[in-house]
Amino acid sequence: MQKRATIKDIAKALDISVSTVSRGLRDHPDISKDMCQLIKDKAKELNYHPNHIAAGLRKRSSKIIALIIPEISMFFFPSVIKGVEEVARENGYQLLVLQSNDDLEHEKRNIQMCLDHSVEGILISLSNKTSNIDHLINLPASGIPVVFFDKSIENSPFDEVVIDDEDVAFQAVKNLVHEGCKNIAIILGNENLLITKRRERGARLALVNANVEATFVYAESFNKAQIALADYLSSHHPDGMFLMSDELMAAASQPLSGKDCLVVGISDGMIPEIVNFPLKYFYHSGFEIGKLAASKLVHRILMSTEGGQNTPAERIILDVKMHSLH
Amino acid sequence: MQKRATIKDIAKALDISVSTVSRGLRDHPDISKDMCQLIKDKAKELNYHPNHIAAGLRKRSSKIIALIIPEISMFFFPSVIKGVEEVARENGYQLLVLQSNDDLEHEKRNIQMCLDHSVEGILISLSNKTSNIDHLINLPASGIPVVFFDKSIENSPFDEVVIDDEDVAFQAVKNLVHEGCKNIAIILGNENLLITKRRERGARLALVNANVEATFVYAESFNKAQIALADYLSSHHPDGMFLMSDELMAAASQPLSGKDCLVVGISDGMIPEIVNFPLKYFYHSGFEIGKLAASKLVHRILMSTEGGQNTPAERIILDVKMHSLH
DNA sequence: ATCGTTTGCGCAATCGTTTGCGGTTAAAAA
DNA sequence: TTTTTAACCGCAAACGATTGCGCAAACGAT
Repeated sequence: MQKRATIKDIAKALDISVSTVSRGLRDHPDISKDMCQLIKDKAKELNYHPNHIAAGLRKRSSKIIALIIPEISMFFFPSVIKGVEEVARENGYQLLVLQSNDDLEHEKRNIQMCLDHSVEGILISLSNKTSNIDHLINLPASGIPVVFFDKSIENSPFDEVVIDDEDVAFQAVKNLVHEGCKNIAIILGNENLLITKRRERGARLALVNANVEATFVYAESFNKAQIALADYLSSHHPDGMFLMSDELMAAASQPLSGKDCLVVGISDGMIPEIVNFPLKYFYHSGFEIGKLAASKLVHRILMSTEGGQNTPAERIILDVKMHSLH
Repeated sequence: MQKRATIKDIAKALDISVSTVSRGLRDHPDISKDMCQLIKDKAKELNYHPNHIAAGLRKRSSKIIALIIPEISMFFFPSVIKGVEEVARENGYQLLVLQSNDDLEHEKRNIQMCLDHSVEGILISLSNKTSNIDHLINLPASGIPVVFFDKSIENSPFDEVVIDDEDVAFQAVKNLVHEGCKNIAIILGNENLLITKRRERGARLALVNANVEATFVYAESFNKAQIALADYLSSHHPDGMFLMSDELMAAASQPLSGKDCLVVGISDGMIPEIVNFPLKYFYHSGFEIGKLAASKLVHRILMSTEGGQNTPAERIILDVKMHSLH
């Protein structure tokens, strides 16, 4: 594997200038069809592949987009990554994956890394510590579009790809009361998260509407949820339970085993197939969210480089349908 | 957010040359301590951050390493990514994540992408289609170290981070027969995979040693495994089962529900907490594997740039301990 | 034949850093 | 005082590609 052929090599081989080669490769109108073909043939012959680093330096771009997530767990995010990777690749982008570990400083450092590597766009699910987005707000102005997904903030100035958290939770809990549950447990994640607040709001609304009481349990991680649920279930006997995420659903699997309790959750679809109890769930597809978010980002990137209009931030709401299992 | 400060800006501000700045920033011996400090202070003041792209062009490096995996699922790989990301970041590297989708052509294209982006090293878990590694073999010669993890090949010419598949499977099945199981089911993944062959070999050895018969079931995905297991269990009543991976374990959760069957598996640790039956498992930590593999890769990168010796490929075997649950 | 356009291509600067080499100054040795 | 030798620093050429500008040949029209 000798040194990689450069644009210069093919220029030399054809005895033309590098600028002609550069233009020829991308079908610049200044270059004749014949010349273009000649160049491309020779490029193939020499097994030429453009050096994105060099091009990136000149064009201040990199063909790389970044995905920043709180933490890589087995829940939800793998699907997102998969979706993002897919559309990134289809569009010639590569994917840089960064974790914020739910820490603001970490998130800021990640943004800096993105700048250092001249990523062309950023996909981010905010850490549960970020209430203020000063570290992000100027990014679009310097040519780096940002799109939020899943974990966003109120009145996001950026595009966001989410589900209608409040409505989904509302529907879920409404479903529980319609089934006749009188003693409902609402299991929620980290309280700082907007999605938690929204889902809680939806749940409460359904409860108020039906005039039933409920117990609320908060747990911000799988382990804490496992403990909290085991504890809760040892002294309570709910006949209905709402689980706002896959992580909580997984944590409930064993504690809920053998209990006679209706369960409704929000899930990416896999955990319900593994878990220990029958349930209904609203299908919150990480894969689709990843694809939508990445598509939107790629679109923004194109817009900004093609000099298109700067359309206002868009809120993309994924439709969530109910599934039941067992 | 005005334009980012460059080395040139700080040179101008201090009225010195860019080369001095460049050297000062990295404590080159040619530059006096005082000057270095001056430069660094000004750098901080101007909020200077090096442009990796430019440096990469010059040094033909990128501070990026690639992780190529067959597919991003919720099983095993998230832990690996997490481990890799962690040590990558600690060492100033960023992580490019690529999927081969268990397709050789795809894998080749990924390698090409890596070249295009001048990644400094590649971490790869081979697709189940790659028996031949011609597309990888020349990479180290062109300065890009490669380390295999999990899915490798016989007599790997590269470093590899694995577990002792045969022994672990042997221990697992031995455990089953020691518990008195007479009717054992061995559930395995894709047959092309070396890890499958090795684990199968270990299992068979334990069976032969104990002189017990067993049924072997192969399934290469979660869904196929679910079906195969449901099917198998509808007509058979094993008293012991070996599951070679988390994916299979998860797939067994519901089919195995209520059955009285001893289970031993190999797992990253999470699925056993969710699953529907008591079991023992050998803890195959994706996180540790990711960290070890990344450390080894970073070390190789350092070696090759610092001009160190090219030590022979190493086989790093992660120690696996048994855990039991429920 | 003359002038104005295209068409097709090359020159050279540029992106931000790194680095080999050469030059200057001041301290140390003679 | 002269010479050696460090210690410091700047010049300019890379790295590989992109791109504004200029320029020659070819063409059409007058």
